[in-house]
Amino acid sequence: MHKEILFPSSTGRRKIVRTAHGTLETPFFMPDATMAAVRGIEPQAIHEAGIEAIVVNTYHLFLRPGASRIAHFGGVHEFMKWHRPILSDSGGYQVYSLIHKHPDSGNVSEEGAVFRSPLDGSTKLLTPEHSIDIQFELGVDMMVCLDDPRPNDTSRDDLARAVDRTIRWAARCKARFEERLTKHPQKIRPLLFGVIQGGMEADLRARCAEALVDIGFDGYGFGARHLDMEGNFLEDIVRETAKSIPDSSLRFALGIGTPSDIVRSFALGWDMFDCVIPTREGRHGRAFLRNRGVPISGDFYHAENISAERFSEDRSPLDPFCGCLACSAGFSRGYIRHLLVGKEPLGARLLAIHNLFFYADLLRELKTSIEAS
RNA sequence: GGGUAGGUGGCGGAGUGGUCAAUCGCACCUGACUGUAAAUCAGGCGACUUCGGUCUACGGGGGUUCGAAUCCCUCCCUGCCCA
Repeated sequence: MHKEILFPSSTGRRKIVRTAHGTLETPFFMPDATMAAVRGIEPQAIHEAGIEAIVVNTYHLFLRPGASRIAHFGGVHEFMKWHRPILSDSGGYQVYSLIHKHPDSGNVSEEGAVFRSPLDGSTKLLTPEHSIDIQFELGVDMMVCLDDPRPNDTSRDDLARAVDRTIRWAARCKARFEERLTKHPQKIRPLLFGVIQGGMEADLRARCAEALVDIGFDGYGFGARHLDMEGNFLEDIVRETAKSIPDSSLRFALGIGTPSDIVRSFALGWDMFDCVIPTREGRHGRAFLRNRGVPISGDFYHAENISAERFSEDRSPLDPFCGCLACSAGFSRGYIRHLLVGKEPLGARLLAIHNLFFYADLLRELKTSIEAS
């Protein structure tokens, strides 16, 4: 693929990603806007938190409102009025979170993933080609191949089958991607990512990566979980998988993660991240707080459940050095706790924005660390 | 004044002789959350405890019974209806 066009000044860890909706510089973090909304936060506030790109979900938008309806509005950027880069996840994660974790809700065949829609119970087939078609209709800047992620306690045989299927599906995605671009050339075409599977089996990960690199993608994702069943970070797997990706390609750690997991994954070679944690945990009352003066190589943050009773009379802001909406407005922890306990949506929103700010700030520091080294 | 329904844990509300320290909901407390089936979910929620139990509890007081939140008497209080 045309790396020289896509990354005009990329060197090493610092890669410039040019898209039809602006350029991105690695490393960066993208919050998840699954149904074309970062839950509860409008585009302007997302960007003011320091966020440059977001992730939408092919499967969920396919179910509702439907890709053609979004096309009717001029694409997902216009639909949701976010005019910066957007990456769409393929629906592969829903193969994992819906089908593999809840076998009643669908099954996977060679043709594609069959979902029983949680909206109305109807059956929906999502093929690799269909996933790519939907992503084109959404008009996103970065696309992901449909893959078959498995829980990490899956048997080796099944993991191997999932890897083979992921590779075949990736080839079909690539073919459909090129076919569409040939028919309808674009000034700045979207990027396409393959996703590396293989669970906790190093050789399967390596085999998957090699096969995907042979097919050729703009970037490669770390698929499924980067943690073992006890929640331990799979250091070796995460490192070796990154190494199996060419330096000139983007390395996208899908679904990672906590602030410390991001720092760790970045150190191991990954340079794009997305996760629900900052927004979901914010909505659920948890704030990420920087331990000021501690470098990001150390114990640089802690998380507090602001809805806890111990904050009810706390007059201090979440973080006096933070520039987020809540902190710069001077809202006290006691006030935010009051909002959370009273289920006033402003509380959830303020914490989600604060956490996005925390993530954006963290990624800026990681970026700075490249320049310093 | 007469009649009637009722008083149960912070609130609402089950229970109508033993398996009741008392279903359930709300509130409250704690925790979890990693390509969002998540503004969700899990646990706790009388006191003390060596975690085996012990004690105090269903408006107050008295009684029946081996045993009472549940049955009887009495007092207090509340809602509704009639005067």
